[in-house]
Amino acid sequence: MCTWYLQVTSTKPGVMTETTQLTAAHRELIDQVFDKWSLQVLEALCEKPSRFNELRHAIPTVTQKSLTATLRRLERNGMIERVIISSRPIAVEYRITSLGGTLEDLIDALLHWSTAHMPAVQRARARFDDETPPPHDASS
Amino acid sequence: MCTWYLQVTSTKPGVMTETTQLTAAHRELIDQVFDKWSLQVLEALCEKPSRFNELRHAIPTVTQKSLTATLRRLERNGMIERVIISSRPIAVEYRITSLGGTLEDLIDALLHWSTAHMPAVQRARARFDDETPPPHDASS
DNA sequence: CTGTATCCTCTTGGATACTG
DNA sequence: CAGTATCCAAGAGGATACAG
Repeated sequence: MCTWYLQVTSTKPGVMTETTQLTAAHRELIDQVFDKWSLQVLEALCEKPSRFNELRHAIPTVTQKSLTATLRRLERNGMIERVIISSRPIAVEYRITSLGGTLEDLIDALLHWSTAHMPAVQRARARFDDETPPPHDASS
Repeated sequence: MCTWYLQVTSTKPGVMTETTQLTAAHRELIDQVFDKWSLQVLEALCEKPSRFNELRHAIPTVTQKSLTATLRRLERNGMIERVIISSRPIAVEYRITSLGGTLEDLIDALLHWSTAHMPAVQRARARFDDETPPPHDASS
């Protein structure tokens, strides 16, 4: 089984050596970094640094507002950095940071998992929907 | 760098051997399985099968409605199974399925990541908030 | 005990217009 | 180009009541 109470081993004993249980702050971080838009932004920036409109094009379904909000949040959490390139007309490039780079394997594993198990998921959904028909319909 | 177009290697060549790019369906699945409540439910059920009210207690901030919705969604995706135990008064136990079990390492990695990098994140946030003071306040 | 149903609030996020 | 500001609709989610 898995142990969900993680052991944090600090190089300085006595400072942070007790088992640290997951707090709301940990979950908040996970929510912010692994949400719908963040994941796609991080994918894109993992491939190559990109400018604002490049990202908009790479993620066709995102709106300007949501993209801006996502970029700000990722920047605040230290996952990406915002680099102002020129000044006529202004250009901005977003890059993944070294901290953000620690996500690469994780995101990779996530995407592989979804790809590997998608067929099984679809079978499960079909079975569920078959056994649990929608509750409307009083004519049958 | 990472390649976000995943190679699906089937044992039956010619059936599913072309590179499969991530579709909206993949992202939908990830969203449904790795969202706020799902993650905590899966954690709890990874530790041990639990009944409805046990889960409510294990996740104090979830409401009945959200918990029910999360459980249904996870069941539909084949991650957990719903087992009716007795019938006076009815008891229901939720268990992780073998498909859901494939998530264990992934969730483990996720939680470890959040714990390992939380200090760096907090430093990044402090710096960001320091450089970008809230825009209100016209008195200073 | 394990839900479903209803109401209602509050946030998320899309569309649009405007700015440096 | 790279945003900010505003408005508004739709949905998530909480509180409460009720049912099998």
